[in-house]
Amino acid sequence: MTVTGFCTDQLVTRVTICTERYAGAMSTETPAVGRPRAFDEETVLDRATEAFWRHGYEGASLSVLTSAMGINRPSLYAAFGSKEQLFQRAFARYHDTQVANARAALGQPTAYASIEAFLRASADGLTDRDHPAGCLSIQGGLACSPENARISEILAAGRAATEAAVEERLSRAAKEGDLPDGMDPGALARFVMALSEGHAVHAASGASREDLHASVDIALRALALRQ
Amino acid sequence: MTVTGFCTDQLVTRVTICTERYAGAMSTETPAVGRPRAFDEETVLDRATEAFWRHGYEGASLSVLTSAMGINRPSLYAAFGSKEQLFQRAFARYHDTQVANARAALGQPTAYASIEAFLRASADGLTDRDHPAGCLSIQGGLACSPENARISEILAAGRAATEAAVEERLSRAAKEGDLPDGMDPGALARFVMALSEGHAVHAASGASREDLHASVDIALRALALRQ
DNA sequence: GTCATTGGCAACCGAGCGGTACAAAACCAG
DNA sequence: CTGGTTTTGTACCGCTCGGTTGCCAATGAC
Repeated sequence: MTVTGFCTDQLVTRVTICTERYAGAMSTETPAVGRPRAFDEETVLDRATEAFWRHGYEGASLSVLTSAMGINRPSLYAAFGSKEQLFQRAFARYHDTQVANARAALGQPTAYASIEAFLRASADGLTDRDHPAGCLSIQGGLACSPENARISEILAAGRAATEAAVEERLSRAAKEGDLPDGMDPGALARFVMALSEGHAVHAASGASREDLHASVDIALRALALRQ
Repeated sequence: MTVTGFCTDQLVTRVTICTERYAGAMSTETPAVGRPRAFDEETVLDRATEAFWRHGYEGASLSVLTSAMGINRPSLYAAFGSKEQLFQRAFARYHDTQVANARAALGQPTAYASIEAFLRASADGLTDRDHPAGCLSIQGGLACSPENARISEILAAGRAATEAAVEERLSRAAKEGDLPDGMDPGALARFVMALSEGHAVHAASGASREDLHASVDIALRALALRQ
């Protein structure tokens, strides 16, 4: 993955924790005996991710989840432990597949090109017809019932990790003289992430890919990063 | 209210419907006889609004709501009809009090001043310590369980109404030659709303007022609406 | 084949959900 | 005071929630 250079942040730690928990909870990789599983774990995890993405954490009931995944509850609990652990796996996978695209875009040679690529990749991902519209990091549960407050925190940590990656890229640009004078990398990263999150809200409400790219055009034209 | 000029949109219709329903469901304004109510309707509605704002529609259970409102369930149902109708009243009141501030800011003489005032009023409202951080229009329920899909639609309609108000202001500016050449009012309105919504997401995750205003600075510096 | 081990599935658990029935309490008209 | 009307509070309704139990089917080792 080309974005590992940025990954000194919270999310990766959390994902690691999640993976460890999972490895501890499940049986050994190749069970010598016993009946084989009738489902592929990554496949059903992808389907669970879509259900969370579409309905949010609280809106995705176990009935919705098992129906989407094509397995029943005991299989789900044997494979993933609990609804919350399933969500953590799903969110980690969402980052590895969807968010990674946008983060990888930060590898462009200039700050302007990086931000443009980031925003365009983000807009494309938010309106990809192969997935629910919008962004799991926001739809998953910006506000939750008190007992699920952890979910909101996990999602916020994921968004903060992405913003940190943008800021890191822009800090490098500042050192290289690739940013307009007086432009604060932190504030600019916040601006870029906020716009991307707003696009996610718009996409969830049905905005088209062209709509979002027109907004990106304005942000870029406006940004005047090109020197 | 100074924003009525913009209000030819969906939300006002919906609020009207809501008010009519409410008027039909409740007793006459001054019941001649009977035990008097022990609570003020607007007061408990404000508290319900905060509960929805903080926990979202699905996260705000009846227990949470009645506890926050200081009344019990039968009183809630007698006064408001159902949880969904209570939410509609709360959302309408949210628009009348919170969103109205940002919309009123569009009355500035120039497009630049209007957008700046809109974004700054929005940022201030999102970080007002007298209320939960963020925006009810997004926290209320961007994604819901299938049976509550109506809630997401109502919220999306509210956001669309605000965006339409911004677009209307910018269309006027375009006619008056107050926009840079080739700038599309619709795309610009979408950009402004997206940024504001992203700020709402950030505020919900704990961003400070100063953080948001720094992002607004970039958007404005970038926008180059000043001619 | 026999047997230990594992996964799949129907049925179930206590708890909390949104919503309601009913009777006691608080008011006004007469 | 009495009678009619409305609100209040308790206790409950059917239902779905997240999570679990126990039985049986499917497998590899021997």
